[in-house]
Amino acid sequence: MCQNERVPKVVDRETRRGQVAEAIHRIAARDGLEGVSVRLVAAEAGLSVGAVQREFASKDELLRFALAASVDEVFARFGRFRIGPEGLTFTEGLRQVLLDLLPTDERRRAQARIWAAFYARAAVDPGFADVLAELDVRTREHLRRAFEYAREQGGLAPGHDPAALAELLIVFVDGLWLTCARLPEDADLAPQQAAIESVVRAITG
Amino acid sequence: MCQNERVPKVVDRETRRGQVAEAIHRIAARDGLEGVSVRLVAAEAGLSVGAVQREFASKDELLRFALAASVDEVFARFGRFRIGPEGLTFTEGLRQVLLDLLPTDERRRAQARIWAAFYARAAVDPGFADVLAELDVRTREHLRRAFEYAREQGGLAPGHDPAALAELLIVFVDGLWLTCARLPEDADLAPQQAAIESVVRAITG
DNA sequence: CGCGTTTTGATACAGTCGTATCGGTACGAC
DNA sequence: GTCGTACCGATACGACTGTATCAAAACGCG
Repeated sequence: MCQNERVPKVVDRETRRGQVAEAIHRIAARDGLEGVSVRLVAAEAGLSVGAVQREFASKDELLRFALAASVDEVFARFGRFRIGPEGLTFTEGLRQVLLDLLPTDERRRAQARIWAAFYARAAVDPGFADVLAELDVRTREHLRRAFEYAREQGGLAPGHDPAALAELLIVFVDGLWLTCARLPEDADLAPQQAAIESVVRAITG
Repeated sequence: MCQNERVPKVVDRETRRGQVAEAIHRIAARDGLEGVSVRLVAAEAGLSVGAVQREFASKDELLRFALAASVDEVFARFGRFRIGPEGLTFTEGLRQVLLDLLPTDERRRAQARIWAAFYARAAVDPGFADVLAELDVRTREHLRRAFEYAREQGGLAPGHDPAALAELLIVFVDGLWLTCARLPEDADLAPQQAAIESVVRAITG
């Protein structure tokens, strides 16, 4: 009777994993990845320690799942802005994506903090670095298409290598995102907005 | 006999604090800030736990001292490149400072990892964020002078607000530095070099 | 209903953490 | 020399950590 896995249970598992990832994100946004313990995650998710243990074999797997969830969320956020003939112009899409990164509400601020924590972890743990490296690959692929479109439309700064501009953008986004993570809640975002305007102009010419 | 503090002892303290900071940096570069424990720091510095405790009242003070030491080191590194009439041109100085950030040796790689760890900590601990915010202030002041010099020499991109360009540069440096922290040891740095060339051209016009 | 299988949450375990304590030791003053 | 003080390193403490174990409950199925 066990040769086919019970479907409803699988759904439960999936949703539960999501709950756990949410809990990790809440804790990490509050106390950093250092503050994430199995007991705390279980309590935050309203589960017992055992339940969390059954879902994830180790804490490492736990955190890796949370990182993957975060990556997907950020990628989905970027994907909301559609650049192309039937969507935004390249310049406007670029500007909106970058402005959307700014920590204008608590949700964004929390996400930036989580991101900073995972970045630090990736610096000393290849398993996490790989996840981010794969994100880089995906991002480059998307950017390549967007920049190709921009070039066709003549919306790219003349005399610049498009690939190099794309790399500039990737680095800039990382910096913007991580800078925002450490800004106080009531910080004036004007400098960052000015930097965004500058980078948009530098890329679109 | 104790109304004047004993001078030689003070010197010892200073050097010992330096040893401890070095030890923290080594551990943080290897395992991240999460791997830093008082016992490990003491062992790495060749001291007893008590000795470290006498030097630093708490672990927080310990880490804060290490961060301050790291900030000073990075600032000193930037200061090595002198831009001005009797030094480098703005363009060349800018390029060299940025290229110098790339993780071309183990020391630089370690520093980038430490920096990533402190960034993450600053995202959830205002005490650390303040140290970095003060660094921002100092950096802006230096950049203001350098950009002023560049403007006088006509070496700044026309039509751009110098202050906005400076903010762009700050964000870019953060991103470059932190991106490098998670690159594998044998990573090809060509994309980052290309991004640097692009940003130099974008700023200097 | 009753049985077999899973799932559950509590608890145990061994270890590490930051910090406090404390007897021994070295050293300067007289 | 002897005293007093400041420093030293070891060790103790309680609170955590991640993980393993296990009786009890819940559930599906004949």
